[in-house]
Amino acid sequence: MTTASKRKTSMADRVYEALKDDIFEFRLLPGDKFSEGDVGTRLDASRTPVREALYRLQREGYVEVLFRSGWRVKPLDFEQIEDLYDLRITLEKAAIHKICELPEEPSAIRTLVAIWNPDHPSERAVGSTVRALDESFHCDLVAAAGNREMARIHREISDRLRIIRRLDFTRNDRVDATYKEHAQILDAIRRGDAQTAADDLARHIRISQKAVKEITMERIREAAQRHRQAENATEGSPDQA
Amino acid sequence: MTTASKRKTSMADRVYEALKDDIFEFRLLPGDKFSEGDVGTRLDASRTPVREALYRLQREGYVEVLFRSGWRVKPLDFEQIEDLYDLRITLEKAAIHKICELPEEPSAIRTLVAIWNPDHPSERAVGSTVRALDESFHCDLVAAAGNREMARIHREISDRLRIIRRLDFTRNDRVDATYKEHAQILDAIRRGDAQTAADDLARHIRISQKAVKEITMERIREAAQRHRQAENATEGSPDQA
DNA sequence: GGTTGAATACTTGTATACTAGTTAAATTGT
DNA sequence: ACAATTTAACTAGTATACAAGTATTCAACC
Repeated sequence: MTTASKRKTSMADRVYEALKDDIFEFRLLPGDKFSEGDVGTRLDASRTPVREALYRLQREGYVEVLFRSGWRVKPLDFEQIEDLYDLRITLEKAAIHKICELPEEPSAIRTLVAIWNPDHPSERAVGSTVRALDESFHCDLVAAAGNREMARIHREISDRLRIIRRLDFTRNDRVDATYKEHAQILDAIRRGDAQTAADDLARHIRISQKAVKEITMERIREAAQRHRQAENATEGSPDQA
Repeated sequence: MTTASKRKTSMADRVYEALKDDIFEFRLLPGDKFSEGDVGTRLDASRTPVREALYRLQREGYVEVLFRSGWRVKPLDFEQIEDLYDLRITLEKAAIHKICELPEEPSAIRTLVAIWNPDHPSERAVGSTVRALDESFHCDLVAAAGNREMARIHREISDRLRIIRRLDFTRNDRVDATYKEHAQILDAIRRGDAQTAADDLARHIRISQKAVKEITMERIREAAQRHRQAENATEGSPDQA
């Protein structure tokens, strides 16, 4: 049953998700090379859906194809990440201004206020779920502005940044700060003070950006270390000429 | 010589360009259905590169696939176009603010000033080239802000809007206005007056947006008319029961 | 040891064969 | 004449075969 179409999700989708996960979980490290055949064998699929998945990941900036010479996981480009964060801030600030100019407050805002109200600290989730909550806070904020294309692009950027943002809430002080900052932003929005909200939001993102950058670099060093050790372990004894 | 790889451009690229052109030139109308096989036969390519091109066009929002039931040119969604214009304005305004905050004026600005200086009306190009010039004005402006991701997204949006923006400069008054408005924006930027520049730019885009919308709707009606006539011509004599 | 070069194993790009699902026409029963 | 049902043609999804270019290996040579 090689032709395992699960009715709903296509083979190409499954390969896409699997590869994306490999990249996100650092099983495929930035710089790693691999071939379409490898992936196909590993995930029990033919090259056709593998290619489709790879081209999709290429367009999203995760991998690149070397003409007739295999594929490579794109190295993390910190300058690019800076740019993505910058763009994220631009979009979210614009969204805030739009929301404040709306004739009436979107219902989504009230929902967010309920979630991020610091008066209900008992409902605070732990690290792993806070990450998802934080991402959806920013996504929902942009969505509330009512521009679907802006929301789409913002989601694309969030996807691209998730690989490093997920390392944020590993410390409790970041969780606490996030709750306070989100509540602050929402409060300014409800007062209609777009300028203050936008400034608070920009500061909020910059802080998380800085925290995450340090952790990421450390993690990559660790992963590379493990990688090298695993390689050495498979070799009988390294040549030393 | 079915396997006509021209060394530099792949078959998939050629198919992609050809299809995009078909859509832009209204040879494929919004709503038209077609199959991978059709395209392959018409462009003398196998289904594999055709599929790659189609999936690319799908991701860019020009076509959609109906499960095991063919492809369709996505109908023009005017709400989406409004959103794209809106997003374009957001990005370009942000770019202007960034440029004005830069320590020194980017050289690209001086280049633009030279091109769009109304004191040199002799160099004004005619309609078709002005369209390309206008697009590159806005792209260069964003690029000058120095955020490559922002420039990339802006280019993507410009691509998406080109199909209708190309109908702008069909009247001389729009050409004249464009020159004046661009010069005005650049002037404000050079004075460091980001607010004025941003406002002028937003107005400039809105004007062109409105002009283009009317022309587009008319053109689509015309194309649909021609389409119907061609269909009727091929039929011997329509059944009338 | 160091360099060159041909053979070879891999790689992606493309074509084609086959499968599963959809659609619309043809056929049949009433 | 019409509705329901069968069937045949057509569709994209997938697997595989082949072509064309790339990287690597390894032996021959200096």
